[in-house]
Amino acid sequence: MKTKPARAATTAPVSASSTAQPQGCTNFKLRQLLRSVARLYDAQLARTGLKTTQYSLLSHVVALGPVAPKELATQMGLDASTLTRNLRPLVEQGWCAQGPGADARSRSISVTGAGRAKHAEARAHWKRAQLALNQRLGDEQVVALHRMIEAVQAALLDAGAAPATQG
Amino acid sequence: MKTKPARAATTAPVSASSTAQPQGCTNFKLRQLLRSVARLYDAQLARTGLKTTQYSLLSHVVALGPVAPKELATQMGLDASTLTRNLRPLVEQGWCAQGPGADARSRSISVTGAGRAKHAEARAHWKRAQLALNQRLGDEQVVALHRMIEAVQAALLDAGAAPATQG
DNA sequence: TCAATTTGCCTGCATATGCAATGATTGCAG
DNA sequence: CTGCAATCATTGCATATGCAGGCAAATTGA
Repeated sequence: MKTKPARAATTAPVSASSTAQPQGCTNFKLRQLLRSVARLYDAQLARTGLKTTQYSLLSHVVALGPVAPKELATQMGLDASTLTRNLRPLVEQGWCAQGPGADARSRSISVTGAGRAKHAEARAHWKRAQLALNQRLGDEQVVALHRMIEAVQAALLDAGAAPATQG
Repeated sequence: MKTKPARAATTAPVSASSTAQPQGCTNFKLRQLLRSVARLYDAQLARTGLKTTQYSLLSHVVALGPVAPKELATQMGLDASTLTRNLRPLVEQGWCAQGPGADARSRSISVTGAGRAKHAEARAHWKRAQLALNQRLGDEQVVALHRMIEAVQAALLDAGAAPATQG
């Protein structure tokens, strides 16, 4: 009963050609996949008191050094408001700090000592999740997945810049 | 400036072999991708007053006919509680209806006439998003993406059933 | 039939996310 | 210098999501 992958048919029958039309909603499939994968990472990171999203954010702050919110949001592909919110708990926990930015409108986000320590700790757990996934899928497939993701994002960036064939 | 894909280095340098170790957090990449794709679908569906998640849910109710929440949640890979919540607005809008289920604990979720109409309407918009994405990426790549997603999910299902190499 | 367990739905709590609107600041034109 | 537009962070509002806990009903065991 458990392994029955019966899937709702959200699309019509195929046209049958050399390359079949994609079946099912890409968005939905991605959502499902993300939930599965996120569960896996969350399970590992749970011990550290960090959510996967928080770990991502902390990692980026570590990597990008003192950085303005806008820049950070852009780098992470997040809405600025989402960044503001997600950042707050990290600041409250003392892992990140906000200082004045070059501009009085902006700020400078940086990681604290405690933040670095936390990140190092969490990184070990993150790695377990990452390696577990790699082992499940095989490095090759994971690499292929990453490549695919990047290709799609590249294509979508173009789409955003030049929306062709707009009905 | 827009096309600078600079990405934070959350992982260490490569080992350089036939198959390189996956770089970067798979979870994060997937999250980013989902956000991009979801934006695209949401933009199309916005006109219909449906969110993409609501459209997915409605589609599944249409496809699975009268169905118990548990079953629906399982099919969609959602937590039962999430399903309960997501379903409520659809019921309030009169697109779905809940009746008594075989079991007094359970229920029977079905689509109403208005729900079918709404779904048909939304489907056209959904299709635009789907086709737009297909056009951006090419059918082949989308099909490959779907295959990849399914392969990963299959692998994760095994993982869930038989968690090997658990540290 | 009664108690204990299991099953299934729902609610409370916490987080993630984006869009719209707000407030503050800067830049630019006049 | 003054006023208006652009920029940036934040807040308000709405959704999505999962886990833990609660409640009701079914199932099982005695």
